[in-house]
Amino acid sequence: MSTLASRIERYIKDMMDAADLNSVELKRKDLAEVFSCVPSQINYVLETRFRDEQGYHVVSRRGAGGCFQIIRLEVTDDQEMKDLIAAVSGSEMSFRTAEGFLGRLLEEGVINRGEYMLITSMISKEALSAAGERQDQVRAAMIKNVLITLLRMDY
Amino acid sequence: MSTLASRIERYIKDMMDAADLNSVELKRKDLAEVFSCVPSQINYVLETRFRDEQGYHVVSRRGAGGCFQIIRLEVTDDQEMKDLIAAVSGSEMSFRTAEGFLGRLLEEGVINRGEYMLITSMISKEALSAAGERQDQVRAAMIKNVLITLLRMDY
DNA sequence: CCCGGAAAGGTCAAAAAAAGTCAAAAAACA
DNA sequence: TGTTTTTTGACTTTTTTTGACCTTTCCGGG
Repeated sequence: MSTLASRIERYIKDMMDAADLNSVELKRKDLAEVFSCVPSQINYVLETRFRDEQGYHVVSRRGAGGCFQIIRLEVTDDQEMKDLIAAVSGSEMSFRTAEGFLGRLLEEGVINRGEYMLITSMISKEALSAAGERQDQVRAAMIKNVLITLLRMDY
Repeated sequence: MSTLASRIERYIKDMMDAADLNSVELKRKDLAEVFSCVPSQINYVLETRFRDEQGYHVVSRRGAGGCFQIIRLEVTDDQEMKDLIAAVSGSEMSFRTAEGFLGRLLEEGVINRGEYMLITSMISKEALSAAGERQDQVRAAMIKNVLITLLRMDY
């Protein structure tokens, strides 16, 4: 018998495949009820099986009417992209490095000139000065979110 | 099922769109009756979905015959955009406020859906968590920078 | 003219309805 | 047996919903 966590993982992935969708919206409480487990078990599944580096992205809303959405990024088979996201997760990035990276994305046509300018203005030293010595960490987290968003956008 | 608050929001916006008007006049009590909820629920909707930075302005009259009016604001030229930047750029900004403001720029076509998603992802709590206490200051600076860039890009 | 009641809308805080965090306990594994 | 993964539950945070009480305005009678 597989673990509960794996069965929940399978359930969610099957659900997406069946509906031929790259995203599902679920209620944590309902799902916990289906598997008669504590709600926090669901968080464990999300944290261990649906991480960004694994090609999934989760967004959620708390409060009355809250729920969460699991989005399958169009890279589940693109190891290079996964590695890139993993590399930038929880790391640091200077402005120069980030700028160079964005420049490559621009050259490759992943982003256009306007997007390049917007992103650059937001990761500039000026914009992030209030973050003090944690500036490079914030910048890395921002770049990671940009990558995920780009993956979500092009489909 | 979406929340009551969201359904009321949609109802009001649809109403404006349908009539192709930039303002509607409503009675709090009537609206509450339509959705069979307490009247103060309407205030909650106005406070969370129709704030100035979200591009709406609400005026109301109490007393017998009282009612409220929701006016949709629009940015029509460069100067208004500049005024908006001035009005919105404080030294701190919560994610909620920023999101509301960006939603407005999206509704008005100042930015497109992709730009909205990119910017939102970069100012999210997740992206800025490393900034800790100073998160709201960083966000304010980022918003200011991005607005200036949009202006330079001659929207 | 003044007053009091009725007919609005406003405020604020508590309750309810979600989801998130974290660390201890249990189970599986090597 | 020691380590890693999974499971559980107590506590936290966020968002929405509700209700009791407050304020403003209008109108009619004295």
